[in-house]
Amino acid sequence: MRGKRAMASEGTISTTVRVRFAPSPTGYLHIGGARTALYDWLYARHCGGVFVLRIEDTDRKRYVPDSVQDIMDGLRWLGLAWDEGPDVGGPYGPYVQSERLELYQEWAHWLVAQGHAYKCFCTPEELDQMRREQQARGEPPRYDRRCRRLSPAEVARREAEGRPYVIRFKSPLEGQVVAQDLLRGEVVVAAHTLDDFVLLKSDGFPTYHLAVVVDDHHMRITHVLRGEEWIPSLPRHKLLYDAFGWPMPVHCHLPVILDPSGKGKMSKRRAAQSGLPILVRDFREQGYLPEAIVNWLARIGWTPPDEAEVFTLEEAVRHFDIKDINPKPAAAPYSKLEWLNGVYIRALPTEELLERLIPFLSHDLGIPAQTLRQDERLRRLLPAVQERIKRLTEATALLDFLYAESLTYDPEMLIAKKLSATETLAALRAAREIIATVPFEAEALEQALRDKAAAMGLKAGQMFSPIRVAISGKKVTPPLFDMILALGRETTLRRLDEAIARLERLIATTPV
RNA sequence: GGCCCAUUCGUCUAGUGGACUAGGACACCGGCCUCUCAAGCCGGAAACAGGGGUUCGAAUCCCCUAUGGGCCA
Repeated sequence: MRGKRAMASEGTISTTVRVRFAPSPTGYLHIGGARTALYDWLYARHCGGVFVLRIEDTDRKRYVPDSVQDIMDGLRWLGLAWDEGPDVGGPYGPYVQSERLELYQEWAHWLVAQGHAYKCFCTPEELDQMRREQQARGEPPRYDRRCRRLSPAEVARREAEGRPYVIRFKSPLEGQVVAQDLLRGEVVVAAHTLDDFVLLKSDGFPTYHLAVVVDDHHMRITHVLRGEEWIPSLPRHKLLYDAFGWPMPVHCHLPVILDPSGKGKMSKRRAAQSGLPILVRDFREQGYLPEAIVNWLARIGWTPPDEAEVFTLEEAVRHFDIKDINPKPAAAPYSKLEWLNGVYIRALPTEELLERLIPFLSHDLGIPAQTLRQDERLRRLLPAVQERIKRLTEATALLDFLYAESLTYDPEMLIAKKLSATETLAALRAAREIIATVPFEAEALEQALRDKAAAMGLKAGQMFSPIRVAISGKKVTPPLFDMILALGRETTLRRLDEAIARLERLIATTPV
């Protein structure tokens, strides 16, 4: 009994899908990285597998100190939790490449010992000169493999002199390299187009090629889903797996996300120009919901079997399949995100919406979160606000009239469509009278104001519009009677009086 | 410049040889609803990059060209 179960679980372990997301800490988490992470995560979860986070920090020149934190915060905020990673650990750690240097060095030297790689003593100056000569001759610049032909004695001599060296891979001189991509089939390249690429730099740090292959193997990664920009290095990785004698994980290159114009990869600079968010933290600041972002990201390049536009993460996990990914690079459809975010906001329980809104309102209005949380007037207006906003940042403009000491607006705004200032003033005075005397509840007020408007020969809108501006200072607001009730009779009347005074002043100072 | 990848409405896409008069979504336009703005409902315009093949038949398969993108330099 016990033995049987153990066997079964062992069988499971050997076939467990393991997928990694391996960002470089060279900047904050951006939309392209998040999409790759999402697909990695979706595939791992779909297969009941393991999602690994690995930090590829071997490029020390481009290291941005707080980017690791930003990447982790961003992934967590999006709901993409990892099973193994730098902070949570795991059986195949450490999960930060700069902490695995001996491993790479060990395997690089192993390749040298096996005759698959060699030490190269060329100095930067030498390489530079070589490149210039090649260009002068009209040849493509490429390492000419001069150190590949060094005799063992010569290598030993230079080493004894303490000359620094890199380790280069011995690429095959002829033939073809064939690698598989799950989405595109065979990627074939002539071997002679590959040069003897560097595996280990002179400072002991690995290059991307060495580190990624060593780590994917040692971390038992079964599926590599990564950005399309890595397709050109796939043949090199194939060569490395063969040289190591390791089985190659399944590789699948995900289409890149393009700038909305479709004219190039999303870049920080371009996004800044258009004002569109590109960093995950930007989306957060601009009031997008993580569930909407994830839905949107998933739908760029992937369509669920039922072609649904709106779905939960759980549904995406259930249906996600690599075969359904569209390999075409796609322009980020921002207007679709705008719509989706509105859909998600409207679907939120009101109480939940309030919690998500509070940080934004508190910041914009300068009011403590606790005060806002207990504000009944805010709660009353919330359902109307929920219908009207597409982003959390938009709520302030609909609610700030509640908290204003006094309103600032152009008195001209008070004047209703197709009415003169004098006629508007009359309407406002009538409205003030009604609101002061009629029972203070929505239906009674509305009915009385409509009746009065009709009696004055006005359309309801011509009566409502000046009131709207008088109590909010704006032309676009939540429904009028929601505002009046939230504000209370006293404040409403005070603002109407103020509006009447402003209109009177306007009329008095306007030359006839 | 070299190598690689891709190519269906403005955008995201469905489509895997006949069910295509090419479907959906966003955006856009028009209408309804309406106290503003939204939301909602109804309707509209809008695409197989081009050229050759293969086939009885091609958005779908092959080749070329063009365009876009990626990587390297």
